Amino acid sequence: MVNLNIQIAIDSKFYSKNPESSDLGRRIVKHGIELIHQIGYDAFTFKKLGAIIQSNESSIYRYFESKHSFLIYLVNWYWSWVEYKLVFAISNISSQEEKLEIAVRLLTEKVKEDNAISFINEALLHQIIISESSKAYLTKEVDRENEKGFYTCYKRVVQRVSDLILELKPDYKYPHMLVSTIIEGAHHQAYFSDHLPDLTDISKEKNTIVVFYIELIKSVL
Amino acid sequence: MVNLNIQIAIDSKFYSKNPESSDLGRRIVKHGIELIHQIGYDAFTFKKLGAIIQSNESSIYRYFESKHSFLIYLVNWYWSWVEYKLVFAISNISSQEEKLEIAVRLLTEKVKEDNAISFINEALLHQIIISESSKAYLTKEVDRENEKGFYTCYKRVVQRVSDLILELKPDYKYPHMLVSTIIEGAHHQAYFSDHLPDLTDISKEKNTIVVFYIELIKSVL
DNA sequence: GCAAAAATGATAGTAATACTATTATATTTG
DNA sequence: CAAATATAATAGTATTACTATCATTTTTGC
Repeated sequence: MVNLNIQIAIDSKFYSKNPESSDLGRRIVKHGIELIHQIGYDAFTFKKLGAIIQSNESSIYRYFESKHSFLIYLVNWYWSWVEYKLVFAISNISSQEEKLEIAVRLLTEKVKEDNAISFINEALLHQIIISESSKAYLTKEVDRENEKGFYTCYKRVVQRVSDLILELKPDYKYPHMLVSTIIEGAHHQAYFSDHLPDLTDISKEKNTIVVFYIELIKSVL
Repeated sequence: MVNLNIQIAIDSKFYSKNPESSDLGRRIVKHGIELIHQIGYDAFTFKKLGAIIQSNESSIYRYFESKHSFLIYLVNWYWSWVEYKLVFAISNISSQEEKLEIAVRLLTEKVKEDNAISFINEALLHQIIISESSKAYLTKEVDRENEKGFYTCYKRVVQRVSDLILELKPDYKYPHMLVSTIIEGAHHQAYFSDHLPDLTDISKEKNTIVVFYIELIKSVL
């Protein structure tokens, strides 16, 4: 993928103060990602992050009103980035089949570190999405947060790929279920292959997850 | 399903003192399920549970060494129960196709309360599995806990259904991935239909999730 | 170059959590 | 009925996820 170094625009509802607007903000996000990746979301605290970036807990709270909203920010950044990559990747493709295959590949393949310029390490962020993102919506506050638009970026990606399916098969009844099954499935399989391999059939060499889900969507449609 | 009221045998590594062995133990599990269902795993504490069952936090700790291990207990109880239902449901079926379809139905359909005698409300437990069970393995301790056999019951169910797939299609390469994709997918779709309906295509009337995943597995195989 | 404004840092405090430890009181059982 | 066992009560701990306040540094607009 070509590195265009495009800025991902994040809605202001996902932060108190825009972390992209200052050096401290960018350090919070950069090292926040690294720390969550390292110790996990559950053990992650703003205090620990403050110590690492030589700043203060209270300063971090000026950017994000809670640990939870920091996760929400990261998740939305990720899906905005995926949406951008998706739109770009299929823009010049004429075949609908090919568009869909590209989309599924993009949603299921491992993210390799590509963008050293950005303060966000997309490969690490992808790992976080795999193992932590469900904690963003598996809460008792889902409905309230959904109303506030906390999950729109994810939903928009699902919608776009569903539209690709419908262009190929206008009468298909379950495009959203198929897409969200593939996305969540790919995350699970990536996690399982690292930690619970009995739940997968991953062979080291090939890109099994991508192959599996492309085969799956082709069979279903 | 016929109510045989069979006891589900739970391995002793999942508790400090067997909760089935005393009235207090059974109350802990029964009201623990209700409380987690009500307020969610994150807000759930042994102190709150103690208040409800008119017992003490410290007494609950004698049965389960932590809140986390209580979840692990419930998850394993659930998968042992599913395994039992599965074995029973396919035991007298001769057709391999039918066996597999029964299995997928069992894994994807909503659990209706059927067993008023037991101290475990399976319908509530199923809801908990849908919204909380991933928190059992999405931790930094997965590998250690996997070694201790904390996820064996789940893995056994996946293995059994994978075996059904292989009997039907001995050269199929991804039986475990297909099964775990269906199981986790069905959980997600159930959760999404309640909270994030844009990620599904659920229509109120029919059992859309079951239909979708049976269609899916038939297409793939 | 300087005052005002804005950003950041330091410190303290809070209620709750997820426990552990100890002691007291019931309850069971041999 | 005494001893053993189970349960309850109480207290205590380090940590968490914050909030509030005030001090200090940095930026900015003239």
